Amino acid sequence: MDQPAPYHQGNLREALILAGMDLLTEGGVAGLTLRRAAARAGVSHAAPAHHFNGLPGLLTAIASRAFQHFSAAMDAARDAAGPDPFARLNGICSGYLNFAQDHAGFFHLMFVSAEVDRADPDLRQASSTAYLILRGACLPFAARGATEDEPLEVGVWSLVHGYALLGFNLPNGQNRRFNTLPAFTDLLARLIADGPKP
Amino acid sequence: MDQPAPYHQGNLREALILAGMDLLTEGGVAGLTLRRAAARAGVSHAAPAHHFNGLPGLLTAIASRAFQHFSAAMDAARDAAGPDPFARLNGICSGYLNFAQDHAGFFHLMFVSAEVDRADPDLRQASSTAYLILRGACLPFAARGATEDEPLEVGVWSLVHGYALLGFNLPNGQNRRFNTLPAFTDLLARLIADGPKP
DNA sequence: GAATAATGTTGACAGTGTCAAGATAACGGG
DNA sequence: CCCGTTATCTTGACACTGTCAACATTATTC
Repeated sequence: MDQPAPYHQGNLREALILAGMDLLTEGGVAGLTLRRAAARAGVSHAAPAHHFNGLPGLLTAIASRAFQHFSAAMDAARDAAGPDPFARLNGICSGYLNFAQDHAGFFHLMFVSAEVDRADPDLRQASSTAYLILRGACLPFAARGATEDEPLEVGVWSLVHGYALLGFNLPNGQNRRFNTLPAFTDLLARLIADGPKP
Repeated sequence: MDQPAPYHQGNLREALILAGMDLLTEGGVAGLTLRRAAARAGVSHAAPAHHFNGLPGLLTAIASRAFQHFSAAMDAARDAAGPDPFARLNGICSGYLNFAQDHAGFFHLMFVSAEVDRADPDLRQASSTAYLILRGACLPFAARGATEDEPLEVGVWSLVHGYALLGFNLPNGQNRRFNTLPAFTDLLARLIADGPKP
């Protein structure tokens, strides 16, 4: 006979995270709700409180997961770009921009939402990993670009981050398409300017 | 005798916008609520519906107002920077960064919030004005920086926008202070690279 | 001055996050 | 094996939100 289906979830925390990610993908940030995630996981509305510190806790957990996907996307784009240092950095940026475009909900949680706990250790670990990927690709150019207190990677990060966000809410109201990756590459080349250090 | 105090507000729409801006400044985006703005304007909770298209309408109106302040701040910073084209562009960027730091709530409404109606004519007018200010300061450098389909101003805008946002939510979790304006200037100089066209 | 429009109020509704109290399941020590 | 303890989940409530409909009041216009 079947074992009686367990009254409790096997791993409700995980189920809630996955349900929340689905909701986020389907309905954007507004579509992700503690009660809806609970319902989708087949559980009552107050169950999540035992696994997360309220809504911010769930959002933070999802943001950590999103950062892991983000890192994986940048890694893959870099590795597909071949050996040239600039091509690798540009590949990472294209992974960045594509992720921002294709997973706007995740991106919002990762970088924008004020409801995620930026001090959470898991989140810091995940975001730090992503940061190091970009930093690593900047290293070949660091000698020429570094200021005393503001390394080049901050400039690259700012450029790609701003470019991604303005893609969503362009101040003149016309969201542009992201067929402009070559154009971004030009901007990146201007910022890097001097090429890899000899 | 006094005229009897009007039962209706003299200009409730304006009063609601000002109350909303106060709430936004005091309590951030989470502190701004239709009902609270109505209460602060001394009016019942459903009154705003006659002046705005719901909460998005109020947020959109506030975003327009915020863009006007934003433009004024950039104008002032540019005019205080003297005649040199790079100094003027850099002044605008410093106005941009200072505004983002000092008015995070406005900035969020202007560029981030999904509840703002980006198609609103007033908002488009106000944001377009701001855009033209930055564009104008980029013009002296445009000949060298322009790509066919991606003008230099988009690069400058991306850089300063990303730099501003990463100042709030740095991916490694440590929000840096904005005493780094000189460092940003270095980045901007790298992007401009060739100097004003001869 | 009376009809009409603009402006506000009241009350209700569904939805949200959160909390307290109790029910149920799993686990561990005797 | 059984009982107490703990973790997990449910139920019910609360305050708060945006929005709507019905009604009251004021201003405007003919």
